[in-house]
Amino acid sequence: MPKVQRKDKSKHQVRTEETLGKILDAAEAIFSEQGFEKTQLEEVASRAGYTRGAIYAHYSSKEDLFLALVEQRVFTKSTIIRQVIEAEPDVSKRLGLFKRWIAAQVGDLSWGTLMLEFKLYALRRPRSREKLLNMYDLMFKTSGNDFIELLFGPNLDKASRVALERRLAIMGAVLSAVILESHFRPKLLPKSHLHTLLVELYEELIHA
Amino acid sequence: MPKVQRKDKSKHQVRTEETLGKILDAAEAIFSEQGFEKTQLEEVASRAGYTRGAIYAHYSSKEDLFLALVEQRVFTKSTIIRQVIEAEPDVSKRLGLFKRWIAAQVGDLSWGTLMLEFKLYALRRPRSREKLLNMYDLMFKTSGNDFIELLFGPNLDKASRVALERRLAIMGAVLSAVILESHFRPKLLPKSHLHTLLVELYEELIHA
Amino acid sequence: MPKVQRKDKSKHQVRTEETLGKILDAAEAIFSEQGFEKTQLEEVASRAGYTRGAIYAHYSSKEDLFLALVEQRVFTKSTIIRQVIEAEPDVSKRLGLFKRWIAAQVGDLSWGTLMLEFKLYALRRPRSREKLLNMYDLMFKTSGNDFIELLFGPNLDKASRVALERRLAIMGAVLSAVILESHFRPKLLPKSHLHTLLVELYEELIHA
Amino acid sequence: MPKVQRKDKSKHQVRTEETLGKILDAAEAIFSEQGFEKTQLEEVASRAGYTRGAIYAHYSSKEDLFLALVEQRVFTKSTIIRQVIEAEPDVSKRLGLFKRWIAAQVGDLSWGTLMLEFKLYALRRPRSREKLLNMYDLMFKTSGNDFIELLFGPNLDKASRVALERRLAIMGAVLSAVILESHFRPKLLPKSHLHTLLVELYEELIHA
DNA sequence: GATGAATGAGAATTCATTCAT
DNA sequence: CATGAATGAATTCTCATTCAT
Repeated sequence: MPKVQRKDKSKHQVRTEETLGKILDAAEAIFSEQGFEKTQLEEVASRAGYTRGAIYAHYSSKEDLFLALVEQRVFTKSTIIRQVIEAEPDVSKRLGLFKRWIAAQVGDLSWGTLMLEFKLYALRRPRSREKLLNMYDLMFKTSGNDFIELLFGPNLDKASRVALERRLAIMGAVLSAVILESHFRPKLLPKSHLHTLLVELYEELIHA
Repeated sequence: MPKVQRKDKSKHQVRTEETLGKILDAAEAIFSEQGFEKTQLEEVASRAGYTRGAIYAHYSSKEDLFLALVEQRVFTKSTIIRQVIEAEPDVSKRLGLFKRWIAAQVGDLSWGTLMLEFKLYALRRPRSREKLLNMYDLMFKTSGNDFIELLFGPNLDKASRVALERRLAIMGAVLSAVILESHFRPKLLPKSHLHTLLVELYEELIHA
Repeated sequence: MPKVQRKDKSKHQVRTEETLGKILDAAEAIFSEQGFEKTQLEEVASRAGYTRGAIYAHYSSKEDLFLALVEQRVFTKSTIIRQVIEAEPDVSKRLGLFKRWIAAQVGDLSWGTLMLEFKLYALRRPRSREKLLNMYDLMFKTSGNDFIELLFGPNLDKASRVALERRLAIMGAVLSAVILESHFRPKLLPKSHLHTLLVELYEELIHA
Repeated sequence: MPKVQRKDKSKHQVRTEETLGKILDAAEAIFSEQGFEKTQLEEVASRAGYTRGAIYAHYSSKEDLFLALVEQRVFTKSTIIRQVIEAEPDVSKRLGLFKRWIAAQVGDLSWGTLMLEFKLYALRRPRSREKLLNMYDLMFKTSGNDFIELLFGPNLDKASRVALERRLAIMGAVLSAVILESHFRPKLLPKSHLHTLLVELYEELIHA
């Protein structure tokens, strides 16, 4: 989770943030391209313009970097869409916004493979599973500010809530899967089609 | 120089087939549990009841084993469902059979993660991509006997064919994704629900 | 040392001898091409037209094969030159014969590298050194039939004998070295020159 | 990003040079004792006082280390004798200096076997042959400063030059061979005799 | 005698990680 | 903060050798 940043950052802080930014960008590229196991910190570091040691100055291990990356990206993504949604005062239009945003994610291969990688990672290391689930929750409820409520209003009964949560979860999974599938069958599944298809699935899953 | 050794050869063959079977079973378990990179052939071998060398006597590398495994499993799965479908003379009932079979795959975690692993593998090693696509084709058209035709009859126009192929591809991807998702969010996504959900998605995607 | 062979060989014996011959030929080629360590018995066997097991049916180990090969080849070479020399009744012409034979060895790369390989082998495995020296001796004195005596007559005093032995040893070493050198500097050291050069060195070393 | 770190860098450099020196010394000992194939980097490393990883931090492979070693040693040897020769202003005395230096090499078993090993290595891996030849040239002509010229003066016709080069090449080969031979037949070929013998061969080959 | 399967002891190489600077 | 050297554990792959047939 990003640290609390005072407004008047010292020069040191600025540099550190720059460094962290570069490292995370490099890490995203390499992790999603190569997967967790195959990723070499050496490559991440050099892509960021540093040496391995620089990574260790900020993260305690490869795993730590990976989890920090996922956390940061999940946080960023969810913050963005939340802001977009909150900016729309007409609650009835919010779902439409959300739908378009979901479909737009098709273009983000890094995101799709990073999520997939993370889920596999969690699946294979049961100890991290809890941490993962917490991050997932982060995506929907942050700081007590509920995401589903934001979209569907406050008057949902428990059962409907759970059902929606379930369907949103599926939607996320489907998103990753579809992105992945389109990337090695680009001719059969061009992005234009995917967009339509995701909207269709979304309507089936969430609106219905 | 090979002598005439019919009886020995046959015994050898039997032994080899047994060995291959055990190795592939072990490989499936470990590869889908741990992923390609993390899998140690040592573990595969010992689970199969052999030593590493035995694997190398039959497969030239870890990659070779992995690809052979995927190939064999894809072939087996597709053969089974094909036979089930062909056994149903009433073509109008075939889609229903297929739907139920798809939904039943939810129970096969190995299959889901193995496919996912393979797709990621292919994505990351472009050289294998072609091989993958060939295997995919195997699943739908085998020995000139077209799978889509089997399900939808021979009178499809080109456009419908492509659309169906596309949707079947998506269905496969969604299947893997959903299986994966359910496995680290077991409470939110119990198998009973998945089954319903997959049927629903199937109807939306294929029947519509 | 080749076994005593009866004149009426059984079919079995004939086949075994054929096999041994093929294996040794293959072994010579591979050992001198690749060196002892790099040589794979698999390659030797397949070149001979068999599988590894066939080698083990006749030799107890890689080392055993290697030593048997050297032994056999040394024995053969020395037998040949001995016969050539013995066939010349005029003792004063024998040295000339020998000289020409030595120089002619330039063409036999296998021989040169095999000898080199063997010497290095012996150097590195002190336990075999004695065996090596015995084989060397074989080359010059076999079954009480002295090689130096053959060349220089029976009336040599001890000191001259030793001096000659020394010089013959050097000659052998120089031969291997020159063959080797010519093989990666073929332009600087074409075989035609080597022949002249070896004759020159021979005269300096032996005749002087 | 590299900071200005003059002092550190210098310390790093010093440390690196020390390490390289130790590794090369160890490598020389082991490679010439065991040969390229049998040499284990583990042994080299531990003899140098490090672990295998330290070698890989400086050389990319066993082959790389081996070639670097040969290169460095050839360079060193040739530099030394060159300096000795250049220090003698009387050109007519230079050949004598050279002769004594050559003969003195008898004592350097490492050198002899290392060279032999390298030649065999080059013979067996044609790709290295060119590199070898370049190193050889290094030994005789360095930075435009010709070794043969140094010894025989500048007024040689082309033919004589080539002839001398040829004979120097042979001399080098003979040196290695004789050193090797003396080492497993120490009684027949004690070093004292070798010295005399090499001088004799030298005079025959070079002075003649 | 010869094959093919399987063993098992390595060996090189890789790379996350630590540490002095 | 960042570097570069060195560690050391892990891991794939090789291959001589054994053994049942």
